[in-house]
Amino acid sequence: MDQTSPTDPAAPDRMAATAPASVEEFRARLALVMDDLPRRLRQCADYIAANTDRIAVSTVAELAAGADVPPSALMRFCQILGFSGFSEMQRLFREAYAPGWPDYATRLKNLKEGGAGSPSALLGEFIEAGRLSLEALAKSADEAALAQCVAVLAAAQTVHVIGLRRAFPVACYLAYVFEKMSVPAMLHDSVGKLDHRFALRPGDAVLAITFAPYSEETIALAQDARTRGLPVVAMTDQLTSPLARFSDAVLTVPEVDFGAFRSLSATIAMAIALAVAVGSARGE
Amino acid sequence: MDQTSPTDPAAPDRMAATAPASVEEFRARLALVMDDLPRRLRQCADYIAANTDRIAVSTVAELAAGADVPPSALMRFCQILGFSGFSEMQRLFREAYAPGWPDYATRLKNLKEGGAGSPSALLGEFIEAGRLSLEALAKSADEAALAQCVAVLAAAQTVHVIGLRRAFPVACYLAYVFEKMSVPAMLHDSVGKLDHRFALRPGDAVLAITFAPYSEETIALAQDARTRGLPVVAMTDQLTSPLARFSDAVLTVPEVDFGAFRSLSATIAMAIALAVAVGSARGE
DNA sequence: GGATTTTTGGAATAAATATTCCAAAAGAAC
DNA sequence: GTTCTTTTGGAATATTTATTCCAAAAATCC
Repeated sequence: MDQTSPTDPAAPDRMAATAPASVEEFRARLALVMDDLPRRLRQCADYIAANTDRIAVSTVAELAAGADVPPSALMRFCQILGFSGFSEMQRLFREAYAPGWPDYATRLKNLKEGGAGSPSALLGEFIEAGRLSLEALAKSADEAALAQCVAVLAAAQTVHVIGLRRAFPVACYLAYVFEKMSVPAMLHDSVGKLDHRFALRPGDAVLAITFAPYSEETIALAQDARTRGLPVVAMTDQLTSPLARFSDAVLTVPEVDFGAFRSLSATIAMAIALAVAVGSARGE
Repeated sequence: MDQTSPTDPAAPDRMAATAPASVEEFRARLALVMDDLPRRLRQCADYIAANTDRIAVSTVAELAAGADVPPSALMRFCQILGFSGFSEMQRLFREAYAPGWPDYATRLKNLKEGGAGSPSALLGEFIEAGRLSLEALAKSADEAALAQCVAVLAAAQTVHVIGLRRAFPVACYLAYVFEKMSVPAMLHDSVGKLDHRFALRPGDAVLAITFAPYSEETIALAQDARTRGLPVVAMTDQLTSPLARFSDAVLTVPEVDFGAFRSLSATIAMAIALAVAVGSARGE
């Protein structure tokens, strides 16, 4: 008896005493437990981590089938996480459940129904394109590549930013954020067709942005920098972009466009994150 | 007996034969039935209409309690809507719920958890800020104001675009889109501190963009145009913005920012929609 | 005001779902 | 290879939840 009491030091203490009270806590505990778990329970953890959102609307049997384990395994998994059982875990997610659609989707539909080609219909489409781009970025972002880009730029003396045509707004914003974060940066804007390639000094780095159809000047500057041994960071649409060949680190940004125009939402989100991260890294 | 057969023409045919197959159909049927329903069923209809989103994660008893009716009443209500019972109705909403978060929110959380201040955490935050901005724009966009802006700009000879500092990326992109759509436009970029205010000719219009803290030059140009009798269209954050005073039409764009930087997603979506709409209107 | 129809509430039942438990399998330790 | 521990799967059970049914209450009609 004494040896099986809850505080028995010999017992595997995988079973937490208290249930997570929020989705954040849930994730924290999941991450904690994740690493040393036997096979079946591991499957549960993986499946649940990837399908957290379905907990609120599924039964034990459904989730177990998805994870390809018997229901009892999933049951044990819930308990390891600290819940008394599946129902308690589900309650957490049912309460947190708040789909975006009650209002947003309806409203978007109304906008789009303003008549094809009407200003509000266009607005609806661009909002949608922006949202999809951001979601795609969230799903596809390569954290390692981002960290590498930050490292390269943080180590540079001066950051040379280049992006023309539709990438120009992004380049501008980058220059703005770099300035605010006190990062020495130069915007290569091609004003007056002046080419400032000799501003590139040893110790500097280039941040080049271009999307198909790739702009020649941007690629030329990147190539030039490369030849002179300066590191180049690229923001582009594909790993196969010509820019990627001259770059030391590549960030690909998915962007959904409607009609002929990019939403730029994802590109800008990535750009600010990059610039702010570089600014902080230098500050230290 | 013969009089109570399922096809009895005298029976109230409130009971639809086939169940709604989508959320839209569901709403349509609800609206249809809504009007002539006895008291308790009416309560069900009202409550369900206002809490559609909770169907997926509630039990009959919970919803019935919310509507303040006995469970059996809610049960009948489901059948009137054409479902075999509550479970069938719930299935519809549980399945429809897939697109909301499919994987995105999970992934976003992971990004943010990369450690406070890490590049990927920042990216997660900016993605979120962008998404919230777009949703807010969808909800708040004023279609009439947008249409009015389009009308004003479509009637202009040349569109003068001005936006500095953080609004500059937006101004650039507008200039780019106008060019692609063959709309005569001039970007006032303040390069060399050159002031091109005399480029404003009768028949032209100004499109000014600025957010708090409002940039002086932008307001000055708008004011100048106004004095000379040219129409001014404003993109800004508040109806109380100083820009609004000199403008004939105002577009307010909600933008959520994270830290010191705006996501610009909503602003850009609005800008492209505006420019494309103006382009089309002129083409006709 | 009585007859007829409709609506209602709740008790009874059916079905689905969660949860436990234990014998068997797998794995680790010796 | 044997023993001991951990993990597993599924059958048995408990619990919750949905659904039906019918008598009582309202409402409607004559």
